[in-house]
Amino acid sequence: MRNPSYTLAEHLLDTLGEQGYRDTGPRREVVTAIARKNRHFTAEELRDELPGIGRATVYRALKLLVQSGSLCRVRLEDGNLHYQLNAPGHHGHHHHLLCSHCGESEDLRGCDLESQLHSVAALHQFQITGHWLEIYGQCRNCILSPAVP
Amino acid sequence: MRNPSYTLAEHLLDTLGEQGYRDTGPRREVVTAIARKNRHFTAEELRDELPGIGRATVYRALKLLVQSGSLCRVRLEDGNLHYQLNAPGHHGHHHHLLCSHCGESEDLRGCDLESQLHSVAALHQFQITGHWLEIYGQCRNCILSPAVP
DNA sequence: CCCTAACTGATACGATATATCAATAACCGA
DNA sequence: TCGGTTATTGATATATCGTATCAGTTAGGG
Repeated sequence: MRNPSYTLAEHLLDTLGEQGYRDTGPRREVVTAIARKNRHFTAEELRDELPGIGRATVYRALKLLVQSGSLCRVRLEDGNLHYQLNAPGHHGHHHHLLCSHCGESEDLRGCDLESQLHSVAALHQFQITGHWLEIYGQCRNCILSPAVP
Repeated sequence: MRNPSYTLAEHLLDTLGEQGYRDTGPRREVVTAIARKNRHFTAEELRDELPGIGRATVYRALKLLVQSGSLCRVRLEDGNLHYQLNAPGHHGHHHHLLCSHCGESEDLRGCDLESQLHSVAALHQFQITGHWLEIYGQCRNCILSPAVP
């Protein structure tokens, strides 16, 4: 699994490569910075880390990674849009448990929300085509160690 | 119930009045325009209907009505923020079934989403403090009359 | 090695919303 | 009714967040 000579950044670049996108210097820098993230982040934060890279290049890389399923867009309680790396194999539809305290994100599994939504919507004779769900709170670590920021 | 001499606009102004906000001409115009809405709308749409009212006044009225619980902010699938009038008595936490076709919105009731979310989150030892859910699809009328825009 | 298509980044642009602040108007008590 | 205090207004500047444009550059297949 975790072959240190094959980094997440390279995996992301390979994924893009399979879709015909080129491996360029600036794009590699952006993807490498993203791969280092262990929590969700904003486009702005990413740009601050890459002062030599053009604004459009950063936004283009974000869009490509979202399209390729490597990155999720998550909306925080304050309405700000953040990005969250997906685990390499976990590209399907899912939701996030977003910790308001430390910024960690866990994927929500074992939830049959979809089927429940459809049955409730049926009562309204409403045909669901999509939904957006974000869940906010405190993660296990932040509950156990409330003093540590 | 529907006393025609006591309009929704006046009810909204009264609600604001109870919270110490004044009944001014411009604010009354904004609230009256909002009260006429039978579907969700953007701040931009509202501003277009009120060319004589300052931009800040429109945004301030929207914010006050959201704070007072009379208006919901809803996020559409394209990420745009819309506003949706709440039924006068229905100010609590709820979700919307948003029709992508006609722009109608229904409140979602009879959903024990909260309890289900908490039990699933417990598996993650995650303490939920809030969530955001939007549901997109087609309403009953638009399913039955797909040709009518 | 070369050609073409993809890429880059400077810049302009656009959409959306808030901050500032002097002038104005609403409300309340006398 | 008459002030006076305080919220309100709106013009303007500013902030945020992202896309469009386009001339010049580069990757990578043939």
